[in-house]
Parts: sequence; structure tokens; C-alpha cells
Amino acid sequence: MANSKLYKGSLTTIILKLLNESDKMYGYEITQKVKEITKGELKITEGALYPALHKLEADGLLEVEVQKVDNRLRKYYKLTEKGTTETVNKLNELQEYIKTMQILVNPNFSLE
Amino acid sequence: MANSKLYKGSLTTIILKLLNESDKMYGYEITQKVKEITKGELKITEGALYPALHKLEADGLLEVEVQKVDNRLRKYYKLTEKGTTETVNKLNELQEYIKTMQILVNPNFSLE
DNA sequence: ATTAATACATAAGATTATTATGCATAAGAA
DNA sequence: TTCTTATGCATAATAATCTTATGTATTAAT
Repeated sequence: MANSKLYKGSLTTIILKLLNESDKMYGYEITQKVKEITKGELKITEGALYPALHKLEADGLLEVEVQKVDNRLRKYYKLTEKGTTETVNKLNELQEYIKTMQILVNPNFSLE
Repeated sequence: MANSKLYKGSLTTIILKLLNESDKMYGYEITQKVKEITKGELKITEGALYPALHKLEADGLLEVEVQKVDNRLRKYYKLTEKGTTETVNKLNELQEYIKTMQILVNPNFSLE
């Protein structure tokens, strides 16, 4: 999308949120889900997604379970307990961020 | 603030918006204004601000006017015509971004 | 038979920020 | 009067996060 720069920093939040909704997901599934939900507005690139998943796993927020479907590999990720806690934090931070940005961008902020 | 990562990419939008509100501003003034508006939530660091201002100027979105006040230097920035146009674009992009993120983060997105 | 879709991965490069440092003047506190 | 804080600019080193390009491999569709 046009404003992809703004997504910097929010990929992790998106991943955590999706995994919080559905019990477990694999990488490719996440890219498709995001494309579907945002109606093509946002496309998660693989070069961003996979390193992000690996980092979340390394940080103990996700655990992985490998499956073979149709002779093709799938790495299913699901939230750990720590990951679930962090999801709540990240979502709160996002709401705060949006609130702050709306104050900054609101045409009437200057006279409050 | 806690979630400063989420601000990646939005600094330019913030600068342009502030300059769109007030005719002209200098760097230090911008940092103070943002702190004030967001009640300390968001602090623009100098290491981010000054390079951003220089880039906006180099891109022809801002023009600069140097003044000396109390024997101290101030570099006043104001929007060029191109800058004003870009401000509108950036603000629209931000609104889109917020909308997209709210869809992704809304607890009911999955069944629409 | 070739292309698109599915599924993973990493490396090179770009962008954007934080942190640290530097210079300089003015105001306020100890 | 000396030291700290505030004002005002700037840049370099480092970190984080992304895009783009590339690579491997299987399956489905044209």
C-alpha cells in the first residue's frame, strides 16, 4: 500500500493479534489472512514476516509445531502464555498510539 | 513513551501537520509543542527531528529562514506549496493506516 | 510444459529511529 | 559565583524494522 512506512513497528502487533484470534497459524496463512481482512490494502512481505516470527519465537512469545501437509512443510505458530500477555500490552500500546496521533492530527488540537 | 516503535514513519507527518497549523516553527519549538499537545506522551528526539527537517527541506517541502533571537540561532521552517500538498497526502495516509489497523485489531473483524 | 500458487528462508540495502556526543548562549538555583 | 537546566542547533554510531531480491521445493492450473 501507499503508506507502508507507517506500518513499521506494527507487524509484531498484527501477528500477535491474529494468533490470539485463531488458535494457531502458519506464516503463509498469516500473509493471506491480512490481505483478506484489509482487502488488499496491506501486504505482509515474506522478508519481514519470517524474521519477525523467528524473533517472536526466540523471545518466547510463540511456540512452533511443524507439520507436513500435501508433502509441503508448514510451521504452525501459537501464542505461549507470555505471548498472550504481550498481545494485550501491544494492543493497548496501539490504541494509545492511535489516540495520540488523532490528537496531533485533529484540526482543533491547538486550542484545547 | 512506552511504544515509541509504533511512531516509526509518522514523524514527518507530525512535522508537516504542525507547520500546516502554525505559519512557521523552529526545531526546538516543534519538540516542545508535541510534548505539550500529547501531555508528555510523545517526545521528539533531536537526533530524529533535525535530520527529518533537513530531508524535508532537501525534498522541497519546507523552506528555511534563519533568525537570531536573544543572541541565539533559530531556524524557522515553513511549508512550501509542494509541502502543503504533501501534508494533505500524509494526513490521508495516516487516516487510512489508522482505519486499517483498527480493522485488524477489532475483535470482530474475523466474521465480516 | 510452463506459470502461478503454496511454503519456507536469508542476504543486501534502505529507512527511520535511539543514544551519545558536541558546541554555544541564557536563565535559574545553590 | 558556580553549577545545573533550558534553549537551540548538529552529527555520528548503533539498532530496529522494513523492502527487494534471491533461493529452494512442491502442487495446481493453464
